[in-house]
Amino acid sequence: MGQSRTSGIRDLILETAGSIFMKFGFKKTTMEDIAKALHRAKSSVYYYFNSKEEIYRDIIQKERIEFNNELNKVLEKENKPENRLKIYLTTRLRLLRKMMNYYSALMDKYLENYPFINEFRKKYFSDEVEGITKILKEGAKLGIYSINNFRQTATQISIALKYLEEKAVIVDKINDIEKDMDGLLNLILYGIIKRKS
Amino acid sequence: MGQSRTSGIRDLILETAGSIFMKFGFKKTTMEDIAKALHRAKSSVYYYFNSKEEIYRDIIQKERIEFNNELNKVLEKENKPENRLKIYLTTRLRLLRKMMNYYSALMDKYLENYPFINEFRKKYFSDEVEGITKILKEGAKLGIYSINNFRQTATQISIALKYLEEKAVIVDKINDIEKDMDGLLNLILYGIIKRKS
DNA sequence: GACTATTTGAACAATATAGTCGAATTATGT
DNA sequence: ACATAATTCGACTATATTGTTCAAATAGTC
Repeated sequence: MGQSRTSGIRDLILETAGSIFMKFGFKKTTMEDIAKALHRAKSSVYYYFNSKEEIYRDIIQKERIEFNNELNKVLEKENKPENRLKIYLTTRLRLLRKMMNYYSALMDKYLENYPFINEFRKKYFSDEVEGITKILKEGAKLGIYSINNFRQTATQISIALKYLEEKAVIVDKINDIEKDMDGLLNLILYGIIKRKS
Repeated sequence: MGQSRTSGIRDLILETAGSIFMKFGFKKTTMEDIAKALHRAKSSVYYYFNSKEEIYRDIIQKERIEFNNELNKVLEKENKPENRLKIYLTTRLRLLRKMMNYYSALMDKYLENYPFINEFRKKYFSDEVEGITKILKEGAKLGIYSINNFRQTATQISIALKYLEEKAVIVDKINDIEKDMDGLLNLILYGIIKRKS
């Protein structure tokens, strides 16, 4: 098989399937849908991928990498340590909204039975905790934050964030959610930041 | 059965199902989806409706009525006869975009096999031809248009419109389509309107 | 023309789905 | 409290859909 050499079509499939998954989600998207969008027979898609799940996996993984890259790129630009957490959180929200496939894989109630999704969730979650931990440690080193257990605090922030985003999906009012985000951020910061006394 | 008396729930079902149909279309929406959104068992929905098709039918019919009402309301306000055709067409486009269920029932390629959809298409089409015919006749009576066969001209306009809207769905750029709409409108009008000579 | 890469339609097993039905539950009137 | 009607539910079935496989057809390369 030539899956590895003619990867141009592979990418085309990923791209096309990606937009369909984005619209209908994993379950409601059929191989027929994907094939039709590519103007090919259903079985042709199987020449490049072994399963629907594999396609979805690849898309999400791709987006995960892109997601982390973009996030780091933005963070590198921001060098004021007291702003980094805020930048991290707001950028993350913005990126998640953009990468809807990834987003729905993390959130969608429909998907929570699929075991392969849970793997991604774990990876994502540990990525996030790691990222926040790093920022907190930097802040602490510079004397901005006073934190005992970095990883624990990062985990808590990550959990709070998850609820906030879930709410964002349901309510879908960006304005409200950004206000909430600010509130949460202040709460965290003023509970964390060293008092001047 | 109390379907007729407790019609409050019937309406609730229609409303809920409407938003799901809007998102996923007729085929991809399952009775389970609808029931879950209502926090009820699937069989409970069947207490109020005999089939998925019946629900869809009712929604579309409701929207058809609402659609015609709103269109007429707007038209009644506009009393300058030379603007009425333009108002009719642009309002129609705006309303169609708002009432997506109705819209997709008219357009969606997926649905074109379902016979009940074709009935609606016919009804809608004859409504439209009727509406345009009326406007053309009024205009002719006032000496603005010079038309031989009203119904035939109305039919042609209606067909042209359909193509334009189909393009609007695919391209999805409202600006472009409104420009095209203007162009078509000018074409029709300057082919129709009496020359001052 | 031999050989490989790609595409395809048909077939199939597994799953999902629309719709049914009787029983359970809740609401209503007396 | 009771009877009766309205509503909800879970289990079931027949059917349709869908993921996946495979052998054959087609296109492409040397």
